[in-house]
Amino acid sequence: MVGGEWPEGAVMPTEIELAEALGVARTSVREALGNLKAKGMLVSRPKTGTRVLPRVQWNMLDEDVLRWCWSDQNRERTALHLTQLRRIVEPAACEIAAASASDTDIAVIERAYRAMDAAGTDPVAFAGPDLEFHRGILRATGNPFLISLGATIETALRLSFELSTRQPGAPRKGLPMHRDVLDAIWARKPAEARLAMETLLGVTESNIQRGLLAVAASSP
Amino acid sequence: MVGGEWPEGAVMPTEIELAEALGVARTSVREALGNLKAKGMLVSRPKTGTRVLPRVQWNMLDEDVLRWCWSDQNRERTALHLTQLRRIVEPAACEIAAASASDTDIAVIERAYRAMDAAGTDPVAFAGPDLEFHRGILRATGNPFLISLGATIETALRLSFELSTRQPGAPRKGLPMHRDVLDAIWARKPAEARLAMETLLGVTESNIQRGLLAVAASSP
DNA sequence: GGCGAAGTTTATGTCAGACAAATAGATCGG
DNA sequence: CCGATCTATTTGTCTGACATAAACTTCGCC
Repeated sequence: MVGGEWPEGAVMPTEIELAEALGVARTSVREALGNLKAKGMLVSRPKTGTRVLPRVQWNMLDEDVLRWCWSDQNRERTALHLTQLRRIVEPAACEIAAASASDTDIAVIERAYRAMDAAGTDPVAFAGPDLEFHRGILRATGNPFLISLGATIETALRLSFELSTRQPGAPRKGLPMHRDVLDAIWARKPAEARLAMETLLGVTESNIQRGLLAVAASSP
Repeated sequence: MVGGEWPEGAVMPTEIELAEALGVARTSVREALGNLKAKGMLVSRPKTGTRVLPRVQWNMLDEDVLRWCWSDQNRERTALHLTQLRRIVEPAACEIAAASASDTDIAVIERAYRAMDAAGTDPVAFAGPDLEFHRGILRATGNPFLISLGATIETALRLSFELSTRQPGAPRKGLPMHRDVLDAIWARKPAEARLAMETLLGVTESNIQRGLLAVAASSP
């Protein structure tokens, strides 16, 4: 799929031109363009053609858009904004989860924690359960909107894993803090749960910053 | 477009059947289905057909999905979850905006406030500037993810207006609190800005609850 | 009889070509 | 000089066919 060829505001080639340029039928081009329109990246009107909308109108919460912008834009700022979002949403979600999670919700989170523990220092094996841990907390809130934000946060986590593989063992150091979060939710202590998540995210943020520095150092 | 005919998990009719049932070409049906797939509502595989995914996988942050679920599901719970989301995001956004908004960002917010003031007690004239006010704050954070959440919050506001028209004058009572928010951002006082928004949203929430009660009373 | 491999059916996915609708820009008339 | 019309172009929709993939069936084999 197209991933950042034309600057914002530019008009794209006609569907027919795109079709023959890509060697596919116009139907398929239209399907792809329709997808991008649904994500707020394009708008098209008859005769005028299809234009790229300004970035502020793009739906950054969409997984695909986020991934594309990650490779495109300067990562540093994007990573900053993502952690900012996480530090807004996840502590609050923790607080709600501690107040109203069902036992099965908590069991899911606990299972994810145990899987993280079992993964040891292998960053790859660590990633999956970590994702499940954070997603489980959002699910435990019972709030569909927070749950939907899970897709964005999952992508954020996935991207930050990409950075933290450069610092083997770094994930493992976050394990006790995950434990604190779990315990606070288990004990139904909202305020503590919020605090534990805030602490965890603080460490995560500095990990990411170190990862970004490492990347910047290796490819200036 | 289709808006809640089949229960989650059900398999939908084939594209050809849908096409002739709706009196349109299969191309158009495919386009519509593709849209719903992009919103996480459907999944389709060859031979198996197209199935409705469980609601938890739907992208509730999408404007359309939210609107459909609003008319469909019991509103009370949806409204509760929406205000929960707003009380998480907007005070934090205010805090960030107060810390880092540009003068032009603030000017936009101020203009929106003035328009609200000028609208007097007319709920319809009040709605547009109110939307712009809250959206302006999100934009002022400079965080693309918070800005994207603006679409969700805008829909939430729009839906709550629908309720508050039953209590003429109620919007106007929120005006001084908007003023407090604006002043705090203007004065670059993040903590105060957060607090002012929390207060505002508290009032908004009780307005919505009263609106819901009114609806429940008029159509039990 | 049970079981695995091949064939059949049937749905989505893709293609190609044509027409309809809408509209920006050019042309013509007042 | 300005406004209405005309035209060209681009998206939007329709039609019909073929490719692909996967569930179901059937057949042959053990």
